[in-house]
Amino acid sequence: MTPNDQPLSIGSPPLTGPALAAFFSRDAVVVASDLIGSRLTIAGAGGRIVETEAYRPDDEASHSFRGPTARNAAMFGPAGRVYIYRSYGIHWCLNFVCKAASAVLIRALEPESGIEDMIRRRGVANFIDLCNGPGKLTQALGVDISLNGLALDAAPFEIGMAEPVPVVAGKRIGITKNVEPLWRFGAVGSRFVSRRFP
DNA sequence: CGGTGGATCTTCT
DNA sequence: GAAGATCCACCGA
Repeated sequence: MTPNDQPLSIGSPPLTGPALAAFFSRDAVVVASDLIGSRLTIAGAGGRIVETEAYRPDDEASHSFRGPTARNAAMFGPAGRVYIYRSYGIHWCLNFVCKAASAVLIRALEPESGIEDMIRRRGVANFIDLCNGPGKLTQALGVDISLNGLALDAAPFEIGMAEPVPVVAGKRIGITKNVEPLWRFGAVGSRFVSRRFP
């Protein structure tokens, strides 16, 4: 296990209530960028968000593009809740719902707390591989469909806003439609992203 | 290190 | 019936 040589951003206030609603009731592209550097924990396990992607209703790659279904119902609900879905029959993916059937996919975290829980759930000892991908991240944090639709300002979630950090944008990963928009965002220079940015 | 193929199953056509 | 917002093992360089 490699040591974490990044300073912890302790002391960022939890984002709750009207402030949380205001933050997420915006375009997913803006929210996805603003989330970089913030802190997410679920039942005490989590860290700094270093990679996100935005998905919008006018976006052919988005689950909400063809309207509401049983699966994507949470995307059409209030902003500031989570949308969770099964990916490739195997993994869970975690999204934060934003304005008007848009959402932000949480793709990578820099682990900070609950490291032992993450290692146990992931079954790997390599620190860098704990949360550097959307499926790995949900496995490390114990996320499954039972959390779908829950609000982000109540247990087991905690969101903390951090000081702004430099952000880089790139093309989204793993999609085949609407591939051109630069709606993937990452913390500049982070070693904890799922893939390097060009 | 980069590319490739299999796993696995829900969702929508 | 096919595709999919992924991960991992394995191959070759």
